[in-house]
Amino acid sequence: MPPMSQSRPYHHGDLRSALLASAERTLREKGAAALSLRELARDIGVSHAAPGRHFKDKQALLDALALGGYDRLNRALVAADLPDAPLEPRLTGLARAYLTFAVDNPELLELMFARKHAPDIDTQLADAADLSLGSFVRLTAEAQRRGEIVEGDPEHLTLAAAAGIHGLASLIAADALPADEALAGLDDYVHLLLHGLKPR
Amino acid sequence: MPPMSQSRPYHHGDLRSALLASAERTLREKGAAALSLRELARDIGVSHAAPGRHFKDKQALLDALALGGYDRLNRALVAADLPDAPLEPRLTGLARAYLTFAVDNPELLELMFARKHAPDIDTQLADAADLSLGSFVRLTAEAQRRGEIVEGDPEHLTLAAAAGIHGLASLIAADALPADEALAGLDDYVHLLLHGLKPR
DNA sequence: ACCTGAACACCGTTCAAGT
DNA sequence: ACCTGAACACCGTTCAAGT
Repeated sequence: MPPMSQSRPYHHGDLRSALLASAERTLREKGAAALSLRELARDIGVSHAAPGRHFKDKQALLDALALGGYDRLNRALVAADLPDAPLEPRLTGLARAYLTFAVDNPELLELMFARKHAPDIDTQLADAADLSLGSFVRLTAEAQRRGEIVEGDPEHLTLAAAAGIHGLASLIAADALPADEALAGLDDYVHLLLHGLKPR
Repeated sequence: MPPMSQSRPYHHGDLRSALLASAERTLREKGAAALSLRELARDIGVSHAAPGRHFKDKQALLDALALGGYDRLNRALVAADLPDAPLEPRLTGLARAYLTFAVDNPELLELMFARKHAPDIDTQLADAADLSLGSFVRLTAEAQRRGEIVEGDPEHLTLAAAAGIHGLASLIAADALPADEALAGLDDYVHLLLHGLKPR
């Protein structure tokens, strides 16, 4: 621990983490548009130029937030995956974890999927997104191996399983779909995904 | 036609439309973040305070753009709907129209689904979104009446049919999914939606 | 290595005044 | 009714200088 002086210490100690934490709080409470580097600096008690030491510009901070979001989403999906469960509850579990993340972090999810990033960070974000998709890839691959889902290009099937869930998450994050309603109808939704809209 | 003076005429004539047109061009070319009222005014050749006459603030201009987007999306969906076609090609047609809109207007679609609008405009946007959903509502209602899709809450079924398509559109708009790939696989996707991931 | 303070070039918004 | 010009309070970013 660095010694704390009565007034503002010259070194913050861990300004980078403090900026990210404060930025995410602002994101959650007031939205991405209200995020100002100068205000963050004021809140933390540091000069307005200090953030520039840790993030080359505002976008770099947003990129870091987005990467952190993927990190947590990945962990949530991996934790929610039950590899030994039957297909339908297993897919429902993954879907529920994704929707729960959307409910808890709507603005962050929007940021994670906003394509305004620099080319180099874009590949990092794409890798992180692929990691999140990984849980769904594994599920479809194993289900296909067991003959529990139809034959065909595994990528197509993964997308078919995940696109709807992403759509629901995106609608929740956009406030276009009440979260409780989406979560309540999730079992039925996954059932339809597996069994189809046409009567059997 | 108002008389054109050699230099800037005092009245623009139709500044509101000019602002919207220029804003949408900027949105398309440089993204929403790069949109500045002062720059729009400069481009059009009007004082920086002039936009304030037509849009109470920047958000009001973005709201107008979003509403215009829904207008065009609605028309595209209605035009693409073939009420007498069999279920699967009919749904494919609607889906193709939606994805095409996403390909052609990625930033606008993002704006249409961004929930940063004032409460009163939010209901307008929600109404516009419901209108877009209307094509899917009619499709599922009629299909259900004919016994071509399973029984159940029509709202749930509409959502089940539309969520995946919205998810694909959102992934396209976010550059997370190559547009040509999504459009090429669309027939298969709709087939899976109707027939399910499980083998029959 | 990390931060400050001043400086620069931008913003959005408001408002008296002009036409 | 519609627009201007000045003014105000903010931004993000840079950079010499401080510790």
